[in-house]
Amino acid sequence: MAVATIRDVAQAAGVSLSSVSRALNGGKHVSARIARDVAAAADRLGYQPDFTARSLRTRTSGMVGCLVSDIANPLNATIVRAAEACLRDAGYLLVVASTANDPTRERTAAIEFRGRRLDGLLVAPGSNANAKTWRDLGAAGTAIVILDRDPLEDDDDNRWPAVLVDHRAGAKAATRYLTGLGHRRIALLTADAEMRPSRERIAGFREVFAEAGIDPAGAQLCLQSSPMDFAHSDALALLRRDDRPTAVIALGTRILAGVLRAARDIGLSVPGDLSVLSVGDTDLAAVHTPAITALRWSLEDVGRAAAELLLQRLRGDIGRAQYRALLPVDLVLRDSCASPKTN
Amino acid sequence: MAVATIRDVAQAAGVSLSSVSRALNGGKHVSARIARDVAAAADRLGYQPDFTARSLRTRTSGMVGCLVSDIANPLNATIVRAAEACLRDAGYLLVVASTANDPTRERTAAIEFRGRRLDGLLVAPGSNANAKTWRDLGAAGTAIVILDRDPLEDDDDNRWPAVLVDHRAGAKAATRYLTGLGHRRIALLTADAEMRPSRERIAGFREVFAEAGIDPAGAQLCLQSSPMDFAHSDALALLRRDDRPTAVIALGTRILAGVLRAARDIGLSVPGDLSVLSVGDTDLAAVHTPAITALRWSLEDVGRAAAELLLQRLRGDIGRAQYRALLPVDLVLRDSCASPKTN
DNA sequence: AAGGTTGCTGAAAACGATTTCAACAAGCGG
DNA sequence: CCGCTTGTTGAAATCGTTTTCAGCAACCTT
Repeated sequence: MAVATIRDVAQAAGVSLSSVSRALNGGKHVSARIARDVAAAADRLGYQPDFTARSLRTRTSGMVGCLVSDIANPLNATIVRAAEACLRDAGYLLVVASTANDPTRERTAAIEFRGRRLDGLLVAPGSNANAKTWRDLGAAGTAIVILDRDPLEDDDDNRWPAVLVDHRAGAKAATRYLTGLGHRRIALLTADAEMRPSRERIAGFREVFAEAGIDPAGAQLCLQSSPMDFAHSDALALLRRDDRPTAVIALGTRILAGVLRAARDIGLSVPGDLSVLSVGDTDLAAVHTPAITALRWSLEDVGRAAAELLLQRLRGDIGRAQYRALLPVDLVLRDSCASPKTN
Repeated sequence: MAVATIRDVAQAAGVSLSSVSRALNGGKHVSARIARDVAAAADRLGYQPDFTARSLRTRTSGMVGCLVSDIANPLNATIVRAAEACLRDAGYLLVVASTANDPTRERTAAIEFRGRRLDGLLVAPGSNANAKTWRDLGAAGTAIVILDRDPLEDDDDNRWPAVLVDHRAGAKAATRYLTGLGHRRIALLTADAEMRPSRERIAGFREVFAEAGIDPAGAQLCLQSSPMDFAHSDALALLRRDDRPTAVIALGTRILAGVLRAARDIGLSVPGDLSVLSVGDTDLAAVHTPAITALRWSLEDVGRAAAELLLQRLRGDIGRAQYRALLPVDLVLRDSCASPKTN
């Protein structure tokens, strides 16, 4: 016998299977004597319940899935780590999958998750192509929490739980800071403009230009053409233009690397010739010389909040369950931004 | 009825449960007619098998666990991503857990995994405290692959599958490069010296000193005292000494950040006053000014090789199964190393 | 044409837990 | 002392699948 089953424990304790089950699951309706005997027998046999069997009966797997575009991206990885720690403390296991922003892989993974009867799902959809999939999954009983993406809204009574970061406020603070330094031509390098979080950031960026009455032509939006080269070639093209911006906001750490490399290649000094501001703080931003001014929010908090939101649903206190967590963004001032040269 | 079961399919197709099961599992002993009818019925009902029930019967879960110290560390995260992609293609799900190098959490997670009947485990043990746990798990039928750590050796016939990176050769190449430039006082900053991979690197480092007949007193080994500050304070202390090294090898990317910050704080220029070499290549090393010379190996390959090794076991071709994969390390020459000033 | 082999089929037994239900004992009020 | 409630117990059903086994028909060999 490889591993002890509940049957063995019952036999060893001299009671019935049902009593063992009750005793082990903190049960009511168990006498002190049986509780003691069962605990002793279970301990002696090194009994460990079989989650597979339990799942089959209870129709819950004790597992939660996490679907992000790329688990190797430090931003995602940090969120995953925090969520995993929370969930594990609550007795859940975390299953991960990377989608590479491919809607098909996203859908396939979701279906796979459903087959495995995962209880919950943390997901950062790469597009809104799979809205129906999420809805079906939710209807089938899976608790879903959206990670910093545009949540689907069915109607007022049926909102989707989501953890959101206040990128709009962050972008406004950053833009105000740069316009305050005197910048009038600011470029926004981004991989995407359609969805959260980029859309929110762009909106905040534009709001400030409008509020301050600055010529909106100075607000340059650069969509990254090739997602694979870390924005390097796009940044090169941008910085070689005659009317090149005096400041660049890099929407994403992979993009920051491309911008910095491009500036170095062309021989532009930061912040003398070009101010650089990173959206998202990493080792690279903090350690680079000069240190890069950055927008920062707590990825740990995102992961933790997502796990908490999900656990609320899984525990079934839907009544008082929150739907939204909105996390703040800070502007970390460092040395990569200065007033533009007057020329 | 929320979701269709095999029973519903059987009824819809007008055959027995067993026939459906056989038909669906690519079975022999199924007539063409039944195969067709079952496929049609399953398709029409949107049938998806319940892995929970299947697991209970077949005693395999179709899931693989991954246990690393910190899944948010880009090195681990990249490995995990590659492994996950491989495993998913083979129909397995990947469950992750971070151990924070705490042997207790490591053991707890392993036990949890066993309760969930995970089929396999990719693990980078933080110490050899849990050797017995791994052995028990292996004996209970879990396929285990070790990730770039010292594998346990039971005896010649019972070796543990492992994916190893040739850190010793890498360290030798790096050290030879630095001694070739004229360095005689080289510091090795590391968080750990007992285990792979650090131990291998240190060994390689020392070998070169011995071979070249260089005064071994110049080979300074600095163990990071506080693991949380990215080696910053240790690097500061080291660089302030009168006999400070002319070159530093940072064994790990978190350590590289600390070294670079310390050099900047003190006002040492790289590579003028100090040569810096990173073990492990990241955005930070590639983009920093000056760009940091680094040892690089393919994390994708590590993850992929680990998944392949594991899949071999899971498929049961133990006969011709490999035990070891040894992956090469490259020295990427950049701008952070130069000959020391003569003084 | 008898006997044997093959190939397909469905009934039923697992897998290991939870949960329902009925039986039973004890305690209590009338 | 009877009936009723309360609390504990174990037998048995259940979750959805795979797998064993026996039955049966068809085909082949002699």
